[in-house]
Amino acid sequence: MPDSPEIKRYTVTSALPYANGPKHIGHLAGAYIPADVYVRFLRLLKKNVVFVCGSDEHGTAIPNQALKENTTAQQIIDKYHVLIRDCLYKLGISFDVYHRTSETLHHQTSQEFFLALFNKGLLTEETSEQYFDQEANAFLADRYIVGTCPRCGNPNAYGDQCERCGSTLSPRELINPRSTLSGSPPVLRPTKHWFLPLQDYEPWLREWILKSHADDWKTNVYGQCKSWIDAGLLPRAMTRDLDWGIKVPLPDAEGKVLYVWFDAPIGYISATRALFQELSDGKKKYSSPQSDFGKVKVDDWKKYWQDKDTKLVHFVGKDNIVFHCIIFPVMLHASQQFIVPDNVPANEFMNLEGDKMSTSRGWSIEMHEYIEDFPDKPDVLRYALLTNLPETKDSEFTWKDFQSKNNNELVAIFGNFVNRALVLTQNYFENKVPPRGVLTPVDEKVVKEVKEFPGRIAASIEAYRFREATALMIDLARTGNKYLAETEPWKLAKTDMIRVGTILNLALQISANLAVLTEPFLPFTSRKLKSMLALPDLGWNETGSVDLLPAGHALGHASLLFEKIEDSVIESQIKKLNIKKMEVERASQPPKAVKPLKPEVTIDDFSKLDIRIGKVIAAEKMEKSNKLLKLTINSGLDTRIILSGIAQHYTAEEMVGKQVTFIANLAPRKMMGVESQGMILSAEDGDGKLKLLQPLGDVEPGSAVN
RNA sequence: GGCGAGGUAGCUCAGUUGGUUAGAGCAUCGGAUUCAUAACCCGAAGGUCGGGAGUUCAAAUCUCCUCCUCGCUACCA
Repeated sequence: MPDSPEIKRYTVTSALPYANGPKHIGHLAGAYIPADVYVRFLRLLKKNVVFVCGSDEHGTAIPNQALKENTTAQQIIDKYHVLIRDCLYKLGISFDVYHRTSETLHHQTSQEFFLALFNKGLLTEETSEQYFDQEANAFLADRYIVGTCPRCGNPNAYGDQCERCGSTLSPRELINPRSTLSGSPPVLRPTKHWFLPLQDYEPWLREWILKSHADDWKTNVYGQCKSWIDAGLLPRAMTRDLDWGIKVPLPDAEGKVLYVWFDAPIGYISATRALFQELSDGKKKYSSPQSDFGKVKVDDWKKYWQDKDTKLVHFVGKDNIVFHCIIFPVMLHASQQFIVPDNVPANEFMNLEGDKMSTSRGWSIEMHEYIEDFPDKPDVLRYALLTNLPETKDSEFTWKDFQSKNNNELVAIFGNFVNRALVLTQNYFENKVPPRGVLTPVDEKVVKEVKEFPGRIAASIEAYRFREATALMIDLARTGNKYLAETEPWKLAKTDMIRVGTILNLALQISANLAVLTEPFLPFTSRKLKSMLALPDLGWNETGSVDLLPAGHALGHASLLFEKIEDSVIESQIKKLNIKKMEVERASQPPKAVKPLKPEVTIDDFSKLDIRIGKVIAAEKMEKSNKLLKLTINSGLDTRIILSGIAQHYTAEEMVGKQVTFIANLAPRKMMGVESQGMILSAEDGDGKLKLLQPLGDVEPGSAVN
């Protein structure tokens, strides 16, 4: 829906990239490209807009990455801040400012924010027991505690997650926990933290999101929020025991820092502050203002965050919904000074060639990799992502699709149309815009269509439907091709040059409209096309007209807007992707842990065990268990039930009829309410994969194993 | 386990509040054309809208059940 006139300015944010590694094209599709299209569009409408972003540089994962790369946290953030920032700019993301959360200004802003809440009594204090490493003299973040996974027995599970079975853990669940800092077992020690009582804001959240944004927020975002609110909100700790981050600005908070999700979104505010500071003192360290802000004062950032007539929009991926829709808005609302977002048009995820994108698994196209391989094609990537944004559900990027979008749409429709118009003008009118004669019904029709395009594209962008907007943009070029096919000026050139002039004039006017209207989507191409047409910078409201180029106007030098991408290029990218994945897999393969030898036993010990071969007569999955199969075994002696934790490795169906080796005289044991009369033997490798132990040939059930 | 979002043509995706024959692009096939990067333009074919039941004059759309995918499930960035 179109914005009401009382909106005086816009604050647009893209999720702060976390500076612990490179960022891939999925991030780009999620939070950066849509935001950039939106902002460029607003600028063309001459709206007052700031577009802010920056590096998110705190949290436990940064020092963690430093350990991995054998360097310091500072070096990690310095490295990735520059890498990510440069990539985003090279892909045309037009931030007015790209700040970083390690900057003093941000530390100040965050501490002020925290204190403002604290001083109003809006934060609660709570003391709880946390693991503490006595040797290293530090509280341990979840990631720094390893121990045995209570679910799968992996001896190297992390405090937050077991990477073998994938279950989410809390440090207290680990068996035999030990600190990764010193290797010693940690002790529980009381620690005080400050909490944001989210539950106090539930009525407000219900009113604000569930009632007033029921119609204009995306269903995925709305649903996610509703789910959180309905589940019941709890106080959330806003501080951590950690030495990397922003110090908690209180006297009794030694060794404590602000929770990274408390300070990161404040980074948007700090970035805006930095922009206005730099605009007012003329130094440009983090800012690169994309529009003229006129004469400003240092405090003018406040208008963009505190004035009711400012519209705030956060572009994020779906993993960030809760922070941008619940926690940060509660912080903003609680402060009683700040406005809350008007919308959070979160995108879903983009998959790659049939699998989830993941930098750590090597299954990704990192921004810098793309830029290295296609340095002159930022717009092709923008287009390929835009036409397939995960707006309503997860979407899929394939190199083949990338190629076909380039070859069939950018080259064949857009580039080709412009080229046709320009080449014909060169051939017949010495590269000058010919005058228009009398318009025929075909001409009138195309003029009418051109007139409607800007409004249609604008409506799509305003509704955050960027994929649709992009399709409309290319449709304008299609309209141009159709017009040329219908009027066939190359045939008329032999008989009626006046008519040819009229047609080419209109074809050039369409090209000029394209030059302006493509700017939000394909900024580099737009610039190139403007120079080919010698077209001055125009605003969005000047488009839709067929008088952008006056008759007699001398055109610039024509060149091709896009070039075809050959099959070989695509094939080598796919190959590269697979090679990278294999390399990462190989590098991350921990040396296979072979279990240490157990203490020696005598033959008597061994002979106590009665090991037999049995045959599975029936098998079924245990309800409510993801690991147990209930097997009915013909043991030769009897028919018995044995429960076996192999459901993740064998299905019930395939077990039926199989020979199994089992311990026949093991004391029965009840699991999930069913008694198991024995134990099935299997071999387990270092990855936790199980393989059943079977005799090499068929033997009678009940045969003993010696 | 609970919750959220999805499952629509070979592929990638649209389908606003239930309403004619369910759409687009690509791929396929046919036609036309040569100004243009063998590009463009016209047309055809292609779907029991995950499966089942129900409400209704009418269901891709609403209700219930069921299967599959992704995400969230809170000191996790």
